[in-house]
Amino acid sequence: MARLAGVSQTTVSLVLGGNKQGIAIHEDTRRRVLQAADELGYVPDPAARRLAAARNNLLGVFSFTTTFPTAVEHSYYPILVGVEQEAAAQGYDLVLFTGSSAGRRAAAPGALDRVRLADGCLFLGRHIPAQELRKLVAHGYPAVHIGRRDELAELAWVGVDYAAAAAEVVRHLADFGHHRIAYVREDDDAPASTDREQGFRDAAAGAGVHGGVVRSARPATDITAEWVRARRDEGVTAFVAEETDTGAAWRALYRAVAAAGLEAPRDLSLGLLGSPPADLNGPGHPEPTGFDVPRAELGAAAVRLLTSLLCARQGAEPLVTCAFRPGVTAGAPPRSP
Amino acid sequence: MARLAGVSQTTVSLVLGGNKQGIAIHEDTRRRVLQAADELGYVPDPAARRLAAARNNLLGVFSFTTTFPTAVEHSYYPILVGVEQEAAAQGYDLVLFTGSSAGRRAAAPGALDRVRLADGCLFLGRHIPAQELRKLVAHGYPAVHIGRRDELAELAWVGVDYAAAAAEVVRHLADFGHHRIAYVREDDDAPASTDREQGFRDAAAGAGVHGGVVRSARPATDITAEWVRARRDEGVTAFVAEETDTGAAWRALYRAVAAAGLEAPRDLSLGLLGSPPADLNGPGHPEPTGFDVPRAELGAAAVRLLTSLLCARQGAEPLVTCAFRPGVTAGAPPRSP
DNA sequence: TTGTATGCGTTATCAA
DNA sequence: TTGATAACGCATACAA
Repeated sequence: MARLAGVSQTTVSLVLGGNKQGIAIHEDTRRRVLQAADELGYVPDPAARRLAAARNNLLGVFSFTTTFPTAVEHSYYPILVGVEQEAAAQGYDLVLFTGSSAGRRAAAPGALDRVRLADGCLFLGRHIPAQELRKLVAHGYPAVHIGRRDELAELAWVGVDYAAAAAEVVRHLADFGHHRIAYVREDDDAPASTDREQGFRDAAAGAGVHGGVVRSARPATDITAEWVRARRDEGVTAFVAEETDTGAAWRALYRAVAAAGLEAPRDLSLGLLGSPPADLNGPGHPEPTGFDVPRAELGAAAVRLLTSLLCARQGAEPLVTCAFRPGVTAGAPPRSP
Repeated sequence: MARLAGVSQTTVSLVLGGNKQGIAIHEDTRRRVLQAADELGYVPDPAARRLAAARNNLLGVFSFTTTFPTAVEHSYYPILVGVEQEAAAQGYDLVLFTGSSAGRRAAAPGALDRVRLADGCLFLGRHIPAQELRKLVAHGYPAVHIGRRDELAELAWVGVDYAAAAAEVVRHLADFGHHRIAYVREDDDAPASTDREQGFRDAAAGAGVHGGVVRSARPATDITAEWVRARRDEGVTAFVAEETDTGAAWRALYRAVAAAGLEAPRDLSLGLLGSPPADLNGPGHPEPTGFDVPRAELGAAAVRLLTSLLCARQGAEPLVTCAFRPGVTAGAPPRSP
C-alpha cells in the first residue's frame, strides 16, 4: 500500500481519487504520494471505489435475442454503435446481456435481475418479458426500452418518429400531384409498423389524398403485376411500402412493378418508409424515395434518456427524427392514365 | 437486503453465490431465499463481490479504437459475437470498456485500470498502449489479446493461423499446375499481413513454385492491367492477394484483371487470402478461391484462453484454423501462354 | 444446517 | 492540511 511508502492513507485517496470536495492538499504531500504510487505501481482498486461510491458507471444493454444480434437482426447493430458512442462520451462502460447470458433464458424468472449490476439498463428486442421488466421498473430500477412500448406504461422508451417521417413522404408525393396512393404493409403489429401506417393515413387525410392500405401476410404472392395494374386502373399513381426486417413489402412491390413492365418515376411513383433490404440496395437499384432511420442516433438518445434517469435530470428527448431521402423513384404522375 | 425478507445473511450468500465449498443447505431455506431475492429483485453487487471474493464472473472487452465496431464493423463485430457466445456458455457476463471514455484515450496513464473491475479482460485493436498493458499484466491481471502480439512477451494472445491458411491456398494452386505465382500485398506491417506472406513464401518454396511478392502502398494505381500482362509475359499464371480492412489489394487485382480483358479461371487463376470486401461480394462477383477467417471462433478461443488463465487451467489453443474456400477463381493454368 | 464476526480497499465524515 | 473511523455489500472461517 502506498500509504506505507508515503505517510498517510486518506491522503492517498484524496490525491489519487478525484478529490471531488476540493480539499486543499499540500503540494509536497501530493508529489510524495504520486511518486510512491508510481514506484509501487499502485492503482486504486476500481471495485473498492465503486463499492464505496455506490455506483459503478456501468450501463446495461439487454437484448432479448438468444445471442447478441448477428446477421439476421442487423438492424440492431447500428443502434449498438450509437449506444456505445454516447455511453463512452458520458463516461460509462457497457455490460452486455443477452437472452442466453450465463446460460439463462430471458423469460425465466429472475433472468432480468442480473442487469442490476449495472446502474441502469437499456432493453432491446421485439418481444419483451413484460412481467420481469415490470418488476424491475416497479423497484425503481432505471430502465429504457429502445423502440416504442406502450404495453408497459411505467417503462421509459425512446423511439423513432415514424409517423412524422411517413407523413413527410406522403406530402412529398402529394406535392408532386398524386391524389391516390396505395400503401403496402406486412401483417404485423409492431409499433414501428403501426406508427408508419398512422403517419401515412394522417398525412393522406391532411393532404386530401386518397390513401388505401393493403395489409398482406404474404406480400410476395399477394403483391403482383396484376395487382399493380388493377390499382393503376383505379387511378392510383403512387405506391408506398413499409420497411421491415425482411423487406418483404418493398421487395414484392418492387418486383411487381418490374413484372408489370412499369418504371418509376416515369409510369408511377414509389416510396419506401425506411431503407431497402441489402439485396435491393446499391448500384443497379434506384434509390427509393423515403427516409432513413437514424439508428445510431436512436441508440444515443436511449443512453441520454437513461443517464438522465440516473441523475434525476430532465430533458432527454424520447423521439428521434428520420432524415428524408429524396431518392429517385418519385416524381410527378403521368399526364393521363 | 434479502436477509431481512429471509432469515439470515450468510445463507443468502451461500444460496445466491456459487456455494463453492459445497456446504449443505436446507431446501426450505434455499427456496425462501430464492423467492425473497426474486420479489425484491435482489442481485449481489458485483463490486462488493469482487472485493470480497476477488471475482465477479465478469469478463472485460477493451477495444483500443475510439468506439466499438463502427468503421471496422465487418471485422470486429463477428469476433464480439463469438466472445459473447462463449462467455455466455461459461457463465460470464461481458463488460465493454470503451477506449476513449469521457475524453480519455486508451494510452493515457490509468486508462486501462478500469478493466480490473472484471475478473479478466480481452484486448482488441491494431495499436496497443504497451506501457499500460504491461503494467496490468505485471500485476498479474489476466489479459488476453485478440490477434498475434509479439511486442509484449508476457501478454497472452489468440490469433488466426494465417500462415497455414495461406499455405493451403498456395498448395491448391500448385496442385493445379501453377509454377509461377505473384502475391500482392499492401505496404503494412500488421502481424496478419506478415503471417500471410510468410505462409505464402514457405508454401511456395515447399511446393517448388516461384512466388514473387509485390508490396504496394497504393495498389489501386500500382496494380494495373499492364502490370498483370507483364507478369503473364513472365510466365505468371496465378495471382494471390491478401485481405485487409480496406480490401485494396484484392480490389486492385480484381479490377486490373478485368481491365486486361482476362477472366478467371480461364486465363489465369486468382486467390484471395481472406474474404472479399463488401463491394466485391455477393451475386455478380465470383467467389474467390481462398479462405474464410473464423472470427467468431477467434473470439470464442480468446474467451477460452482467458478463462483458463482465471482458473489456472491449461490447454487453451491460441491459434484458430481458417476454413479453406474452394471458390471459383482458380483452376488449371491455360495450356500455352 | 445456520448465524457471527472479520476483512476486502475505498470514500466520506469528523477530529485533530 | 492531515489522520482516525465508519460504512459500502459481500464471502469466508469459525462458532453455535
